[in-house]
Amino acid sequence: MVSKLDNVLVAISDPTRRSIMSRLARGPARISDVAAPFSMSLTGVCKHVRILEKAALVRRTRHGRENVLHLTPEPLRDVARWITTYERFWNERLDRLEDFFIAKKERPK
Amino acid sequence: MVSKLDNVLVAISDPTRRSIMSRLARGPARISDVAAPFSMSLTGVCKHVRILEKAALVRRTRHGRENVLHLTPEPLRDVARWITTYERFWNERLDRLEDFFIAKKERPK
DNA sequence: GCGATACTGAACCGATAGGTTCAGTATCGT
DNA sequence: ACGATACTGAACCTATCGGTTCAGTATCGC
Repeated sequence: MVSKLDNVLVAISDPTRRSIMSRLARGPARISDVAAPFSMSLTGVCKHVRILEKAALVRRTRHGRENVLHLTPEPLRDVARWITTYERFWNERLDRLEDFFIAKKERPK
Repeated sequence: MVSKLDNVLVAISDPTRRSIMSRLARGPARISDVAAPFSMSLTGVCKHVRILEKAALVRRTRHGRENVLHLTPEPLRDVARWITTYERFWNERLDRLEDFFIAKKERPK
């Protein structure tokens, strides 16, 4: 089973796809518009878009022959939530470090 | 140039590696210990560990023949920070949605 | 209707990712 | 000193990824 989180993490692990996302953050755009700044074939960009769609990070609405893409970044929240499970852990690490310094301060060499 | 963020995102995009991370969140462990639950060769796990090290998500300390791994999840903060640049965006989306419903309510069909 | 535009699908390609096995090195326990 | 343990490196294999080209379909503007 390939989870939802997996699709999202795979999607954002590629720099070209992150670049597409940042373009779409400035507003909806057609595939051709998105592709323009890249020195890459339209077909190549199309494939990346498909992967972003699979991760639900991008939605497409057809208007005639045009495919307008817009960013739907909500799935990133799943990633953020996954990360917070480690936040607790690194806070504990900081706490231990703090304890260490307090102990050191109270009982100096 | 391959950024730091890229290493981290690539590292966490694999389920096996996330699984290793969650194991190490329960405490430091040797590579063999980490490998034990997996139906995978030790060599395979070693490779994954290397990728996690490259992303600075795991640190290794040798004690004789043993390699003790412990989690250093701080680089995940870079990912969290990257995500927050889209948080603003999805809040605006929610605002627009809210505006839409308010407008709808005030001027019904 | 016709040519330009906006994609899409299929076939292909090289590189890399994820895995294996096997042979080697270093260290530990006895 | 010797066998078991804990890895590591190299070679290899397969599938997938990121990219291409080319040919096709649908739609638009005129």
